Amino acid sequence: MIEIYLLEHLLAVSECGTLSDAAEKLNIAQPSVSRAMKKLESELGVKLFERTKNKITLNETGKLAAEYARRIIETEKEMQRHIAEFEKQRNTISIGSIAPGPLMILLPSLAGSASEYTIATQISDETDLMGGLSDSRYNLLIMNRPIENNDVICKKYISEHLYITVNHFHPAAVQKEITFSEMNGQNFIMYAKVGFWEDIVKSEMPDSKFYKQDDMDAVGELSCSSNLPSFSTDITQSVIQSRNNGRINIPLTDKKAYTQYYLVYMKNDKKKFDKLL
Amino acid sequence: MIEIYLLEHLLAVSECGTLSDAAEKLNIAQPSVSRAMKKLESELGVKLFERTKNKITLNETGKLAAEYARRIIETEKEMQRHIAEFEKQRNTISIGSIAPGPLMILLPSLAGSASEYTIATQISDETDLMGGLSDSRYNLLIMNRPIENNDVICKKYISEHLYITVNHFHPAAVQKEITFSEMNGQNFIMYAKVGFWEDIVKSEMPDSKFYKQDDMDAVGELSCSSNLPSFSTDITQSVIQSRNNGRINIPLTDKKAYTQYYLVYMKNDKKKFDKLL
DNA sequence: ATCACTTACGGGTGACGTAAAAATC
DNA sequence: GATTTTTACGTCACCCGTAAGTGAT
Repeated sequence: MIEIYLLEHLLAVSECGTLSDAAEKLNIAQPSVSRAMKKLESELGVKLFERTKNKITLNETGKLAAEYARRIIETEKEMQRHIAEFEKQRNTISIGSIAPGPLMILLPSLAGSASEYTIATQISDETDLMGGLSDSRYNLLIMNRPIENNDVICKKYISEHLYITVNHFHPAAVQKEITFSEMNGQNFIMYAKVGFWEDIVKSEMPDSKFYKQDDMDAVGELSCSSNLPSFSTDITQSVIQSRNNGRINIPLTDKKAYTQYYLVYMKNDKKKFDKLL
Repeated sequence: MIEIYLLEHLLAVSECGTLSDAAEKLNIAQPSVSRAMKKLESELGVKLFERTKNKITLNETGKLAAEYARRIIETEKEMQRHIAEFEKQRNTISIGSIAPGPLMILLPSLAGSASEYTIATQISDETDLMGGLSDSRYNLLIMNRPIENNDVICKKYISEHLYITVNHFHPAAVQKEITFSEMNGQNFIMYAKVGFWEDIVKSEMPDSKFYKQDDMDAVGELSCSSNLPSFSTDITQSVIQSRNNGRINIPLTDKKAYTQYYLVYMKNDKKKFDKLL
């Protein structure tokens, strides 16, 4: 069988035109190239070159062989690229979540059990998440409803409860609990990437405006200085205990302010996630 | 760069399931296969197998690598096949002729000048010959008319003159020359592969029947024993001087009994055939 | 004289085989 | 005990580099 290095040398000769230039390109001595070409001709049993005393040029057979060499080497490079990519994919868990809250709980727990994995997260809507699970853009989903599907495993996960957050000067600050309709019409500071919660609050408080902030910290600062209400949840309160400076969290009693989360992953990945979760 | 032998070993392991069987298939010792797989994993930088103490199985990455190995090895085999075929083609001259006569002159002459070539011959009609020259089924044609075409070279070659051959008992045996019309209606023994001559005699003697023989010798024998006339030409008479036993050759004086041949080949092949012809 | 290829020689890497150990069935 | 994989060690092939040779520009 013809070894790759012979094909590599042939390809270099084909591209460079002379043995000397090919040797330089290959970072080897020129006699090695000369010998390799002889060996290749001998193994193939055909002449690949027209030789004069100090010139060597590919003949038609040689050009054909060089073309095959190019294809084979190209395929091998592609193999290496593909395997590297595949391996990277294997070592990455891509989590798609319907909301940011549960990620705040899940990620710290994975940090211990899945230390050999790279973890990527994305907040998105249900349609994208389900599609992404099928085409492997996501390996693990966090949904806000159970999924019935023969190819996937769906496990009940944590729940989340929505609060509004106000400062002491806000009229609602004295209330122990509150409803969407009581707050409807007031304008809110809101973190931009809250997932499905955005749909909830917009539909439950259609007369309100929501000023979205890409930066989570900016929400806290603005809500202090502006007197505008904002949102929090039981999860965010437990994770971010810092800076309660004067802000009061009031639970929303509406049913839509409560959500149960579910973890969803392909049955193929059962073994992997059973170990990690 | 990954050498081919590593891919071959991987493919064997993939097909055989165990290192031992793969080693047997490869006709090498089993530790070599074990080492090769380790080396392959090391060069690719990934694990290709799940290993227990006395079992080794391909993982998903390994299967991907094995599939690439199969492709690469397949391409290399195809390269060897293709090159061998190409080389054979380069060393073969395929001659297509409109009639057998000129081949009897050309082949002996080529035997001396083209000893490094394999020579294949075929009798066919003009349409097939011209098509075959274009698609390289033929390298050299013998035609009975000159060809005008920018891509080809056409050279006047030898001529041929058609005779009828009878025995002493045939009424025409006393004639010094004869015409198609005089013979029309008589039935002939005829060699099967006479090329365009068949069209000539059938159209010039529409009332005759022609008993075709695949074997050239059979024509001679039958024409002796059956009193039926047959054909010869100045060329066949000069080549086959044997067994004149009682047979008389009478020249046909019709213009259609004379033919001038032409050699035709592609301009690409000019250098080759100028040397040989 | 320079350039390009070939030939000759010595060295070191590494692929292979044999032998033996470790572990599972 | 048989089978399978791994480890250890010695051998030999072969790929490479250096140096010298040949012929052409």
